[in-house]
Amino acid sequence: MIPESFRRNFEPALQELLDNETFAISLDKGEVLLDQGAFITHIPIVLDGRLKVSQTDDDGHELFLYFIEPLESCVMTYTCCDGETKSKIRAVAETDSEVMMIPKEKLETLMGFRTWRSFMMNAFRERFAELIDVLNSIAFTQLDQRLIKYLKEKAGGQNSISITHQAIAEDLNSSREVISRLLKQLESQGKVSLGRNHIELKK
Amino acid sequence: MIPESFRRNFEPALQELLDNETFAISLDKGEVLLDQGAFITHIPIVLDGRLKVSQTDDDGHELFLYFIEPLESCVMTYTCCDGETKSKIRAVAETDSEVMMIPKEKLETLMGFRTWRSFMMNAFRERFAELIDVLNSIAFTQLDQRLIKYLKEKAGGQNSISITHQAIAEDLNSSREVISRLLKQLESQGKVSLGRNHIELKK
DNA sequence: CCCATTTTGTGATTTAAGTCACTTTATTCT
DNA sequence: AGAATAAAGTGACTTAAATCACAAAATGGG
Repeated sequence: MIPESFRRNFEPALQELLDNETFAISLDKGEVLLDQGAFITHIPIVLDGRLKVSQTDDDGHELFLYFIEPLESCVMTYTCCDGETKSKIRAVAETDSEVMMIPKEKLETLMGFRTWRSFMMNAFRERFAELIDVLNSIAFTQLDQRLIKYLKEKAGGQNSISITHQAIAEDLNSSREVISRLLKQLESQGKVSLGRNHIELKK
Repeated sequence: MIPESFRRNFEPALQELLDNETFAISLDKGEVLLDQGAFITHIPIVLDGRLKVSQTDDDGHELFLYFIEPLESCVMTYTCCDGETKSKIRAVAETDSEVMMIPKEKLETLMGFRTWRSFMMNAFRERFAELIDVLNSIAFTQLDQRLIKYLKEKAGGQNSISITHQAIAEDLNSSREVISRLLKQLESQGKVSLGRNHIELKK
């Protein structure tokens, strides 16, 4: 169940522990794994698919933060699994996904293993960097640049995206008209080509 | 040297380790503890004073992130002390400060202690929350609200701040004229009173 | 095929914030 | 005290983005 490439990072005793104490769940596209304000009971590690992590403010504006890709985990859960702290973020399946779940009670045991700590620290580092990138991009970057960055991330290697302008606007906390106009602009620059529900990245 | 209230959080063996393996340094106001792009050699824990953490983009715009107050530590350093990863942030002494320094080689040993891990996780949680707050406030909040938040944080309990409009503008990635105008506005609303190099918070 | 619903396009207007170009008011230094 | 410097005030203008108010395609189900 746990991919061999991932297991290999850990010593045998830890591998066995993970085999025995975790379980996998399937999420349909759109399913909410972790809602903002919810208490955390499990630490998820994405095996297949993709989770979208976002943040909603008091007025209901949603802001896209980052994706969790296979073999990555959600650092938010590490810090909030004391049973008292509510999640500040929301994680939704972007595509149908397989997720390995670690009960929060097991975390203390896992933390005893050097290789696990190293995995965790790595995860923290990457998320931290990612959050700071988002911050950077919101604070300093114009919307057209953010849009390009978003499209690239969303495509994730592919060069074709299925999404409406409305949905992009929500992720970037902007408005549909503005995104439509910027996309037209990008199209006239030859950077994308547009279709209904569909964006093709060029070059 | 290490405050008793802080030591008490840890078991005796860990206390002894901290006593023996760490040292304290004094920073003058304005001194840079950790520069963006630098490699990390020590984990700092603030004993006295205050550190200002900020982020600079490629074009040199600086953005204030948060303060590190006494008995808090800089989580960025935990994740970057592999000797390869450069710091994404900059930490400068806001006031004259005392900082306890833990050599990065000691981190693995410290991580063996449950109480240390718990201290660390707490630090991660708080910083994560803080970063998300900043993000929220930049993405969704108008500058006047951000300014109020900034002033309150900066005051930190006091109701008097010594700072120029220019410096505020830099921290908030805005411009001096705009901050001046907003401050006037806040003054006419009775929320602050202004003097040269000086802002008084009302109520 | 036709009608309802989604999705996208577009002009006009408004707004928060940034920029420019000065002036005025404090402070400090010799 | 008077000049030099730093800090703050202010009007005019520009700009990116949001909002409003529709029109025009594209799609899909009955």
